[in-house]
Amino acid sequence: MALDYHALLNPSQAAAVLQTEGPCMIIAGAGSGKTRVLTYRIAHLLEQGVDPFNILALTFTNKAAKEMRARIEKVVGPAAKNLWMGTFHSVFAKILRSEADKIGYPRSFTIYDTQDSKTLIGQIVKELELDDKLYKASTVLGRISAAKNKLVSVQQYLNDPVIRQDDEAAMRPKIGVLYQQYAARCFKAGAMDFDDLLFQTNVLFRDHADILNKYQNKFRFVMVDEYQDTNYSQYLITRKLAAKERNICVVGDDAQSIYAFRGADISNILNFEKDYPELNVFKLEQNYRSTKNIVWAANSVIKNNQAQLRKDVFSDNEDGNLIELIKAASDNEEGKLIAQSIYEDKMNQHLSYDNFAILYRTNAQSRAMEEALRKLNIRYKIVGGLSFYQRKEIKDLVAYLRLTVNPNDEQALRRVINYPKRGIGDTTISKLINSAEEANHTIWEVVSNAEQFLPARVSNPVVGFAEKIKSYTAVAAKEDAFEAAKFIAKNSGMIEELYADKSIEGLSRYENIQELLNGIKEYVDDHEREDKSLGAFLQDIALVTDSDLKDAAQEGEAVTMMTIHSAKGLEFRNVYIVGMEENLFPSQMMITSRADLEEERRLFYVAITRAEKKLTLSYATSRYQWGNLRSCEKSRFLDEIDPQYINAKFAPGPAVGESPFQHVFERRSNLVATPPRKTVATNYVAPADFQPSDTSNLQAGQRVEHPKFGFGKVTTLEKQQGTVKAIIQFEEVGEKTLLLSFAKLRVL
DNA sequence: GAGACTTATTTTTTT
DNA sequence: AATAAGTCTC
Repeated sequence: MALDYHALLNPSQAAAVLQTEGPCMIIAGAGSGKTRVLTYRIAHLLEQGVDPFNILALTFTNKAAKEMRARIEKVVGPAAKNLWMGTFHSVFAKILRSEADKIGYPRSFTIYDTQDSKTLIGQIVKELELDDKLYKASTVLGRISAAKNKLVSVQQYLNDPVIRQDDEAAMRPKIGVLYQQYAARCFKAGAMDFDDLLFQTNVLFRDHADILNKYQNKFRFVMVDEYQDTNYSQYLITRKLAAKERNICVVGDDAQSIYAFRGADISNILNFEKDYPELNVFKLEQNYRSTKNIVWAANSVIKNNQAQLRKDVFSDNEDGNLIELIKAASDNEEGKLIAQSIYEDKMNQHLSYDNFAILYRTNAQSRAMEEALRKLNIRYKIVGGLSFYQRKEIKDLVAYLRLTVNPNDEQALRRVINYPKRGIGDTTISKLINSAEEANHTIWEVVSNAEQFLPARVSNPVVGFAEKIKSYTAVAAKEDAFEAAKFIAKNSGMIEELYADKSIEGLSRYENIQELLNGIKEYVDDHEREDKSLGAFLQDIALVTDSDLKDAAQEGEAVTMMTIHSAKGLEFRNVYIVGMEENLFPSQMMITSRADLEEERRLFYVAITRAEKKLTLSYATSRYQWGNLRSCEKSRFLDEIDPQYINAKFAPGPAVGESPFQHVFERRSNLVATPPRKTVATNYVAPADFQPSDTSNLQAGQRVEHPKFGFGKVTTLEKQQGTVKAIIQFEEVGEKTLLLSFAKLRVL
């Protein structure tokens, strides 16, 4: 059955889908059906008889890849399973997993996360006795990362006069040496950082023509989504892969380029035509997602940018609501107003909480929003922030697993060599490292032969530790990831240690370990998975982000909260962009150069265009920063929106008796990876026939019932400007402050 | 070597 | 405000 693409797609979409041969660039405005085009383009290739194994589709997030695969599967069936699809990092990590030995790495190489990298750099800075104020790990890693993304090797870095001058001007002449040491240590540990996954892929393809040739023949059709966010390293990989067949199709929108800080180079999209003069260009300009007002407002913002491709995004949808603008006196009040607005819209328009998203510039802004939503009993989920895999206890167990697969993994070794406590102190560890340096051994070689380097009294626990790891490696060689991990968790003493801790945090850590084990179980139970080894699992989770994770843990309707960066590619009916203030959005660090400010403006453009029907912007005139109150000005971006699309509705100033200092801080529960479910821990279950009473005459002292909090007694009522706050002492959850106009209470 | 206590640092975004 | 890192006792 052939698909009728002209019926399914508009003319420019269909043209892009049908152009399968040769280089092709699709400039896709926000909401213009880009995913749809990519999906049908791949479907069309398959329909033409192209083998799915010969198609490589690179996406920006794992989630995007997963979604696209699901959509293609709906159209073409199970053949979609065999497509090569994923992020640059995950696809090339997979390739390196089978080719790493060609460039001197073990196939079971470890992937260092950012924290590992920073810790290692910190250690090197210390060892070289450099000033750790000047050589901050994040700064140094930033320089190294930028170099790798431009494929500047250690040698080139050390020899390049311009780089030398830059570093000297910044008073940091030793960065080149740090890069050298860092790269050497990673190599010795059999570890690659995120940038290495791409850098080393380039090395592999550069030095091994036969392997490049193999993958050129394999990937006869290459597709790259979000091409505006690729860096030089990624660009070169795709160019090399496509050099033979020249069947490369890139999709992007220069107006949505928001990852320059990570090395993304917008000239990749602007110069694409130079590499492929025979290029076919398609423009998708009709926005199907948003109302006219939202599209117009977005256009009025982005036109303030100088550097961009000409493009006219338009919408045939209804005009829709004007954009709401909310001014608040403080970050807490901002949260309160947003929460109230969400509640009202949900009720008035009969929407589910899934229809709402709150977007912010920085993760730290989520806190005030969380508190406000919780007070109105609005369920929410937070995407990003502290990910599951960044929790201490998870990193500890993962470190054991990493060490099992790759005993040279220095960062993992340091993490668990003395956890649980086995009497190996800092002095001993330093001695081990020094011995390794002196004898040019890996740390593992020294650790596993500790008796040769240390007196027996201190070497005994080290030898014992090495024996444990060896036994784990033996187990992992025969068992699947789950059996191995279970054994290691028990045998290492971690389970016991955490189980003994009966505090709330301790309980939560224990549960998190169980959750990780469950995750591994699910991983090995996947019937389509070929490689169920511990090594494969570790590779997978090293590249999983929190936003990828949350999907699986779908748990009922909830408002979504995330940074604008994580919101890329998503859409919601009603969107709130909060914290529209100078020095926050645009960020303070982005206002000094035109290029940075333009990136910030593109970020705002991305945020606006996430909204389908209703967009609300808000700012606060004061805000807590690092624990103290600061006053804020509204963002310059607000003035860039053509005022005819805005409806400014200002909230009354701070109510009497409510200073911005008054904020109830509720300690966040660490019980679960996803906070909303268990934030209110109660055994109480509301009766099915729960009916809220009229509470307009509520008096202090009355007993009430609440659908979530259970039974309680009203202690105080505070009336202010038409709203009434009730402070209620609940039997199970303690004191809560509720707004009577929103709280569902039954008077007993 | 281990635990308690003090201090410095952080918040820009992510694979 | 919250965490990591450093310092000080036992």
